[in-house]
Amino acid sequence: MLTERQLFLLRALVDDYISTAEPVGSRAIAKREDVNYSPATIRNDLADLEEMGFLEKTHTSSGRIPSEKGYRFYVDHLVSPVLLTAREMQSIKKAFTDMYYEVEKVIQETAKIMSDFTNYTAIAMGPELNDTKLKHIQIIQLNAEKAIMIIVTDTGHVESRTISLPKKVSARDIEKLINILNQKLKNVPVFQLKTKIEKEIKKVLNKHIENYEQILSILDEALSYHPLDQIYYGGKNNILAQPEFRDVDKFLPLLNALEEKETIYELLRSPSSGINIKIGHENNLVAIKDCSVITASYSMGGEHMGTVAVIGPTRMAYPRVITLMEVISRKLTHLLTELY
Amino acid sequence: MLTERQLFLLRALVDDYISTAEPVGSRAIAKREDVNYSPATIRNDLADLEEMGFLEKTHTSSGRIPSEKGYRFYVDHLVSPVLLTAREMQSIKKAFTDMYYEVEKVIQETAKIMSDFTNYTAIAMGPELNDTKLKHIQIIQLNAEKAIMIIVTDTGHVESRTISLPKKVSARDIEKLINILNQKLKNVPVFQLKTKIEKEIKKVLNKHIENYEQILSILDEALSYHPLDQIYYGGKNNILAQPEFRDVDKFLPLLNALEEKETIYELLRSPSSGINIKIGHENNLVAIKDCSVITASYSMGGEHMGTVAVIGPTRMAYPRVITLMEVISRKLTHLLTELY
DNA sequence: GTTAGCACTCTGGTTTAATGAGTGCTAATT
DNA sequence: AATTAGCACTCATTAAACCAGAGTGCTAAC
Repeated sequence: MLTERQLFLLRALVDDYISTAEPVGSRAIAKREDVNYSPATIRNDLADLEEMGFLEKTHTSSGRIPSEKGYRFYVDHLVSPVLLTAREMQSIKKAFTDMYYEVEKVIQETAKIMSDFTNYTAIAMGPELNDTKLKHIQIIQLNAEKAIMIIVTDTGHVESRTISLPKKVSARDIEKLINILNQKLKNVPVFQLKTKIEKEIKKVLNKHIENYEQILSILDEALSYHPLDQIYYGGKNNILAQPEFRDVDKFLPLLNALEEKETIYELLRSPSSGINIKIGHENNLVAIKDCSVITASYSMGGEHMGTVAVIGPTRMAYPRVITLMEVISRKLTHLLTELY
Repeated sequence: MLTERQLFLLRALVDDYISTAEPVGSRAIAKREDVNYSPATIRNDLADLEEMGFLEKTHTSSGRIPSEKGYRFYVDHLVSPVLLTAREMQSIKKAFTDMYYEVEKVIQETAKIMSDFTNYTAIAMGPELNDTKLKHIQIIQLNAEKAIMIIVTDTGHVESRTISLPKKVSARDIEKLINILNQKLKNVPVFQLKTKIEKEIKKVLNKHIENYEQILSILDEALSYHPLDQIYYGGKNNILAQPEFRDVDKFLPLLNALEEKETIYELLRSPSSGINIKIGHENNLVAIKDCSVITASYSMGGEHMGTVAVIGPTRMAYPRVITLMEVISRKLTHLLTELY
């Protein structure tokens, strides 16, 4: 069990290390005005904290730095809530009101805002199409072989695909097809489209259109949604300003990982809602073993829509980022819900 | 005027420096099997070349490296064409045949290919909409205030914008509007849409639709095209592997410049067609003063469509990259022309 | 339980010296 | 007249040596 003083010292040390990025020694802590213990006393406690695994030393006679376990404890029990200044709140508010109307643009812009306010790298994912509903479907023929299929959802998301038409489809058939699809599929949740087509549309089409099978198979393929297209970054290179990433070998894997949207997608798919914090190895991704990831989910009219995240060194300004993420996910949710 | 031997030595030195990244001394050149001059002779010529501004020294007693003027001369007069291996050609061909059908995807993929084959950073821009023609325009109402406007071009490009509807527009009016627009604007080059609307459509609309002015103003804004959305990267971090960019201060401005699409757009808007090479300061952008940019334009059915580029250190493997760019822009043009 | 004192450890920066690659110049050679 | 050998000199790089400073752990005193 940790004593009051140990708790206090652990917090003080982590706070200090977060802001200086230098190992913290007993003397440095003792010098703080709110501390009345002598360096020696502090040393004893720090030694205990180290023994318990909350702290580490970079070498035998260095000051101490928090271990991952230390950060975890700090995040779970010691973060004191930080208030943003009125100025900052104002500035965030402004950023969110000046925005475009398109959902994608909003998400994209949010990533920028997050990175600007945290000075870390921000990632925004989504919107996921899960529960959005089909608003309109359209096929526009380009030439004898090719056509564009466009799908619009009720959230204003537009997906388009080029499809190659089977040989024996007439313009009339396509028109019929569109009419049927729109009639039957309007307001169907996007993720149900495929099964719905399979179950209900097939028969109807059969009656009206020749060659419907080939069209359907293409439709089917065209309906697969790529969530990887919906990943936006802000301040991608901010991480390079952090002293722990001075070395090329340190940040190159990280930068490369950021480029792999698959990896990022897996990393951020947040299991729970609300704020989520993963520290270092908790992320299960070697490239970011020295980073922490803080995610927050946002929604739209109560439906979970996507995730925003900030990625920084494990020595991250947790308190600030946490409050910031809370504010931003709230604002984002609010804005999106209001928009549609 | 340069003597034969000086020409030869300049080429040899640049070649050598390109592959080793180390200043090249007289002895190193003398050792080459195709060289029969003594180091002293070579030294004299190198001194002359330096005096003429083609070479530089990193310090008084170092070997020499090419100056920008040296690279320029090398590129203009000394590059010996390089042949790609059959294997490589095969591999490029394969990459281009495995591709998606969408133009955007093709461009995107091309950036990847270029970076993979050069190990530098690749950028692909376009397609520019200049001469593509409108195929279809559509407005889909989402709710009382919002609608999506979708524009499809004959190259299969889809642009969509969210627009907010004026209060007093009925669904019927919108339908009318779309019909008129499609009727009048089909096959009009995209860049003429605005003026065409201004000149011809206004009157027609006036007759049929109330409140047409508000709609038009929105339409007008929605029609502005953002070429910045059409910039794709490949191997963004490849540049970090180059020894000249070991230092954070060296590559950070570069990486940041890459993130600014405005900047990149200005940088790559190639004036001429064909292959274009800009060396170091010729680029007029401090962030890439130590880089060279090789651009190539591609087209579609004879119409210029966009630009692809490779950006690497001034010490770039020019011969190889040049041939590679030629091959790729040809393949790309071919593929796109065939697709539509 | 807390603190002062002290010996000990390790880092980081600075100095010194040695090595080696490369040059420019002069004089000899072809 | 052009080329080359020889040599003194320069500068960067590396390793070793050294020193100062920050910090610890431990013991003994408070």
